[in-house]
Amino acid sequence: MHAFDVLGDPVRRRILELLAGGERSSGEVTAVIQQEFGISQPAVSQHLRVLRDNGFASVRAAGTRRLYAVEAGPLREVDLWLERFRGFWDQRLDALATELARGKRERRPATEKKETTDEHG
Amino acid sequence: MHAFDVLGDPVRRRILELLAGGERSSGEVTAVIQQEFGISQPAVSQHLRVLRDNGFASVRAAGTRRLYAVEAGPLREVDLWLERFRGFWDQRLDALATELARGKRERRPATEKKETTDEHG
DNA sequence: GACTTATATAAGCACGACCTGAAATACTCG
DNA sequence: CGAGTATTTCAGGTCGTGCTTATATAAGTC
Repeated sequence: MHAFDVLGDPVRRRILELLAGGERSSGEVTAVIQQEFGISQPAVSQHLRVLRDNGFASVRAAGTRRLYAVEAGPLREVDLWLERFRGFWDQRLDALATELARGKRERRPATEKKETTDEHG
Repeated sequence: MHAFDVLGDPVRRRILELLAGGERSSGEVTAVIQQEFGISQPAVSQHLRVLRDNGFASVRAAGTRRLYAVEAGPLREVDLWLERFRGFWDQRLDALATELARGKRERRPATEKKETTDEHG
């Protein structure tokens, strides 16, 4: 399974967001996800499994709990893939910087079409 | 359709890679993709449509040809989402900086393992 | 206009991802 | 050990996505 396939699911992205805030138990993650997505506990567990199996998260047993944490590998891979496109928006910033440096008074909004990135809150 | 869903498909990722090298006609893209993935022309056209519809690519008519180009928006969005995880691998560099600042003499190589991101060549 | 080339759209089918409910595993406590 | 809680695994059903073939649109050429 490719890294992007893993990230293709909103639940998994949300789980990763939660884990980005630090280690969380399966139960903690499940509580939030159930609240937000209304899916069953096994469903969440299955998503956690996908994250585990694909190296996005590591698990650590603490008694009967499983503590999940973000694992950088695959995310870095994604970041690396994006690398080749970074010029497409950095350029614009460079261009903007140049414009400003040249003293252009006509100011264009730096942010173009604005869509909500946030899918949960 | 969420940006990550669009990138979830290997054909679409490949198309974007091609477009990253500059404007390409539908035909040129199709030729490469058909070669590499063995899918039909309509299939490629449908992928191009998804890229268009989701703002990953823009089209420009040139006679009977359609020239496609990368559009930054959604990719930047993805990049932005990754932002919050960047610490997970940059940390190491920070840690190194700290170590150096503390005057540790044991020096570790700053560049770690290098992996190929490319899935086709 | 008839014909060819370039590309997009439509309709239908198939496979896999994701969900659910049920059951299994694993640890803790008395 | 038996009961209880946390979590994973299993089996089955549903729906969306991506494929194919057939066809439509549009632009060039003669």
